[in-house]
Amino acid sequence: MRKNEEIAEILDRLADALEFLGEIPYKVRAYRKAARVIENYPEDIEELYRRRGAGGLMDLPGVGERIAKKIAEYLETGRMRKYEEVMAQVPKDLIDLLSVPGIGPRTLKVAYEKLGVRTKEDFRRVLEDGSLARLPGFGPKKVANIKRALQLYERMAGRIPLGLAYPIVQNIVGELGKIPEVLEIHPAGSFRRMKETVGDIDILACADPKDGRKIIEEFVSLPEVVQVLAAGDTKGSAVFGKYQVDLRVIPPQSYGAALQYFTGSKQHNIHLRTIARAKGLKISEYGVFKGNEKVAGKTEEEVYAAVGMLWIPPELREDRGEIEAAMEGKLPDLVDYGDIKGDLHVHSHYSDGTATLEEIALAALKMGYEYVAVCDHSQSVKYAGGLDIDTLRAKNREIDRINASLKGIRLLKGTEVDILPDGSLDYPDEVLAELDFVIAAVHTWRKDEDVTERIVKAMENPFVHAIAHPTGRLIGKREGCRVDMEEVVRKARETGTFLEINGYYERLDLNDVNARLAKENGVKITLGTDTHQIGQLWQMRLAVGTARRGWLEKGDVINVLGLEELLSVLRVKRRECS
DNA sequence: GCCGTTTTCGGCCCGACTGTTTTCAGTCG
Repeated sequence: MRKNEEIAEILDRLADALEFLGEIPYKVRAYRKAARVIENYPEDIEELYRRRGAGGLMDLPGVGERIAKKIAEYLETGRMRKYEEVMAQVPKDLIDLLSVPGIGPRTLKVAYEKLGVRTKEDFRRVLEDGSLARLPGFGPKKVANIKRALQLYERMAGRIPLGLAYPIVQNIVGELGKIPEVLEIHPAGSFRRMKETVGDIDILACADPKDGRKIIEEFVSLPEVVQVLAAGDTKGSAVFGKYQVDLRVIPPQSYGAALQYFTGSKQHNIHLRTIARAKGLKISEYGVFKGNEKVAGKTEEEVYAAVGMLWIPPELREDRGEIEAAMEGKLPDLVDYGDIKGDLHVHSHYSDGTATLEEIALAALKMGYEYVAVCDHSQSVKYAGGLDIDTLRAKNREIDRINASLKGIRLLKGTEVDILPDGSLDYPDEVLAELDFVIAAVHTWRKDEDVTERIVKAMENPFVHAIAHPTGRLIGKREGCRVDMEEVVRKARETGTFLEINGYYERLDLNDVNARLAKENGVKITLGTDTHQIGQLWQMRLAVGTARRGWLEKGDVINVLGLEELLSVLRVKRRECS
């Protein structure tokens, strides 16, 4: 396994522990920064170290002499004394709670010292029995807020954000696909449906049953496996990092039926089986049967055809009308990843991203894109390095230089301009007019504030092409702000403004439901990854998955346009408003 | 702990919100 994730995790846990112990925040931040850099470093950090030693590590931004030494120690010995030393001083179970938004190091420290809290259980107890609320600095409202945050967090526990499952699944499918005995291999379950969070990861391999044991053996021997839970002839179960993955080996004659069955959703399958029953058929994971006769099962297409309908793309299988549409031959012709010609939301090092403009352009070229909109934050977003007007213009000049020198890829001058509390924008119109692509976003809102009016006002500006991540939700961390999505969609249509599906794995905002609402009201969608490091551009897959779950077709998505067509579409609103 | 046309010390993103206080600590983005 690549050591990068492993080391990043250690540095993160070290940062958590130091934060709990009251270390100066800058030191904590230094560890976290190093963790991010290492996690996102495209090459194997061990390889870098073997080749160039600790000096090579120190070339990474944010990794200095001390951290390089600790990493070297870990790579050489498998241990890091500093880490062990620090972890011995903290209640490990308790500091996991630092990842719950609203619970910080001081809260845990006080509970630890004044109330003897040592575990998550203890912490829950002092929340419930009122003892935390009685401490100085705490009160009923604060405790109620912590409780709510903890509930949201726990509801997520066990479910994996799709974007975290994605690389794990890709890797397993890629590795096992190389085994000659594996005829086909597919992820199933909510992962295949591209649901925003995934329960457990299910993978199906198609093979002759006699090869089952060998395939399962290979599966549980993959280097990323930290624990083997089961390994039989047809099913294996193992823990990859923090997540459980099940592999089933299915014979070719029932592979389609099994894939259909294990993909779900449950509601979809129930509905499908009800229809089959009415036709005197029975669907199981082994096939479609008429009496004792098997009439289908090799492929999913066969299974759906046997009950009189077209094959239904997995992303639609939520029993939201797809079965009726399939029977009437009216399934949408969904947008495909291969249709996408560019990314319309990427950050560079000018604001809070890490990549240079040139790195972004080259990475996009490699992905086969025609364009990328570099949308850095605007001036008042201080915490994310928002650009003042002079810097924005300097960046625009650099974009011109790069565009002049690179063929086949065009960087678009963009901004993710903040929608201020009064709904006005963070740059004046004459500055926005200098840009190719303007996406506007609300980043901060007062508690319980309804931001609909702010977004509506922003859409009335002729220079705003799109609204970024309209609800602001963060999967498993934060509910979105209050926003009347129907009103936003109505206004988007009226003003010719696009809405974004943000593919950043914690956002996926618009979500599937809102994306479909937009489509049904004739609002066009932009896809953006909100990439902050080059290694995040792949999240376009998540954006497309969400679009497909929202029934979006090619014609609904701006990113399928070629460069010239895109530029002309981006001029429409400005022209109509002038 | 990192880093350097403020360069080997002394900054490091910092303003706003919330809930608790009565001038501030904790947390967030």
